[in-house]
Amino acid sequence: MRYTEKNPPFRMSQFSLFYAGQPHPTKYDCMKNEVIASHFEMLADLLEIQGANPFRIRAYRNGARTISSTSESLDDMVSSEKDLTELTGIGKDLARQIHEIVTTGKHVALEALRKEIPGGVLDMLRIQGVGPKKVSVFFNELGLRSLADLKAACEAGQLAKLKGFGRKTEESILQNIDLAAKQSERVSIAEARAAAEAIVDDLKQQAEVEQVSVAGSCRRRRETCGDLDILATCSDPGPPMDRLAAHPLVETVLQRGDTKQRVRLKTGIELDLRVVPEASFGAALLYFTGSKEHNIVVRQRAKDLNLKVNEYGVFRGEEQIAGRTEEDVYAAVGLPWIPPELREHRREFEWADAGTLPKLVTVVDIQGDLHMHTTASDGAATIEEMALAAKARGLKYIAITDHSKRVSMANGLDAERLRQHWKDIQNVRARMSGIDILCGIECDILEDATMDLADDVLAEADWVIAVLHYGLKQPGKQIMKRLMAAVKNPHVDIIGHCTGRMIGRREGADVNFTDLLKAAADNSVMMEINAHPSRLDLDDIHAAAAKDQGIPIVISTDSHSVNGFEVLEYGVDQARRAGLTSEDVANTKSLKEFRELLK
DNA sequence: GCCGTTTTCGGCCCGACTGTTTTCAGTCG
Repeated sequence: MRYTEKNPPFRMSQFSLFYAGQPHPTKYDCMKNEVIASHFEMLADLLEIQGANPFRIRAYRNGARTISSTSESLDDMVSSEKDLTELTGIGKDLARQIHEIVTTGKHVALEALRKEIPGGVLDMLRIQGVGPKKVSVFFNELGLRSLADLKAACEAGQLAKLKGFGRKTEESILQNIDLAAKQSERVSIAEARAAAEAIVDDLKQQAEVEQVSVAGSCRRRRETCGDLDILATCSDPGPPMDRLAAHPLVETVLQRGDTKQRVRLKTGIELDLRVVPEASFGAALLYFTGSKEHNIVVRQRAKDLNLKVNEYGVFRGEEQIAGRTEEDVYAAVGLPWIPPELREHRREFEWADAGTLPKLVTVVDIQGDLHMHTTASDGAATIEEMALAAKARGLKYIAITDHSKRVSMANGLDAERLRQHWKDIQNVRARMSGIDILCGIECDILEDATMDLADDVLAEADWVIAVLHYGLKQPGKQIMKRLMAAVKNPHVDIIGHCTGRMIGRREGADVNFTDLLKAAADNSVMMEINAHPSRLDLDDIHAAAAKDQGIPIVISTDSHSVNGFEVLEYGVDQARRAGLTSEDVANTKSLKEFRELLK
């Protein structure tokens, strides 16, 4: 099983933690949901190599998905003796295993399998075109235990001698084996969208092409994408495939069939183009957008109605009864159209059945941006330049929130400079029309759980964002002590980029969201979705949990220049994935209404 | 391994592409 986007629900950073060595998290003082999920993913991989019952394997993967979609920490659920089997896909046995992992730090079932199958064997699954069956043959018949072993065996021509293997397989493995490490890398949604949308725009130039759309995880607006999917309708698939093959972003064509072409882009990411007849566009778009888990439920529902859904349409017997649009496919199985951002098999079907699908927030709903920097700290533009740029983008109000002094590298402000800065802001505000400017501060929560600026200074601010920048690797207890102190500080309005993670580069702090969100709700503190594509912090799961607590969410760009506002859409996408409506997002309100939400 | 107002047993989504094959298994999405 390759770790593509449809497969693992756990984070990229967990991925490396997972394969680099022990799956046991020594750095945490509680067991993270993602880590438990990664245990079950690994167990599923090992069982697959062993040739276990595929439905048993799927049960482990389903369990892993549920776990990583659960905001409440399983650690807490175990210690408060909650019934884990109430989680979808968690039955008696998985509940028992979770309990074991949390209470003992051991996972007997996983450890037993790991003894039988070395970690290097699992690495082979990451090679394109190599799955559990082939790996099983490599390990059991040739005794290969690592990628290096496999490479040597290919070079020695050992593989081609095996039954069912040939020269081409050997060549393909040799070609892809060095890419195996790179394959696991996912690109940010920003990078994914840029590439996919460029190619979509190009395909639209092809006269024969009728409709083109981005699909896949990119259309669902996941934080990162493992590959790209594009769907087109055309009576003849040839022209769009030729055009894609010749596109300057494309490096090589990996596969080409009658309806499907797979290419590798120069950036290393792979892209699938699928060409279908117009009567199938909706069905194919649904199928190609995923998620896999969402599609399985749709197909199951069709089956219950004696219908069949595939990428060509909805069929009753031989007769196609829907497929031209996504709306008619959903309608055929008794569902309203579900926005792509919600298609993760979390709560969307429950909402759809109850008629309570949220009307998701959009970029045009956003009226204010409440996190940005100027030349006073590490920004590239002045107060006035930022305000003009914000106004040009249609914003009605902004908050200037430069860094506090602890962030010395960014020229953070002490009390004296900050007070002068606020005077400068007030001067700009006085001479500008059409946009309001709040005097804010992005104040560090120091390692010892005190604030970087004194209360009397914070009290003068219109808007205080409290953030962690340093000491992110502190034990969870200390992290929580810091966050709780900030939440309880009477002058703090919001927690910014809560975990401090940098997607794909840096693990976030060990935050207990159950405790934090409860405290935020009790103390009328808002939570930020930082829109920068490398942060997107809160993530979708925790933003949804914040909404459940009634906590107002603010989507902020954290702009450091006049171009910084462009990332707003990524923050909105994250909010949409969390199921947030404009009601849930505080900066969709007018400044007057927004101020009423402040404590 | 999970699940269930038809079920506590018998189901568990569906098709394209490739390579190795004379009809299919493995992989992938």
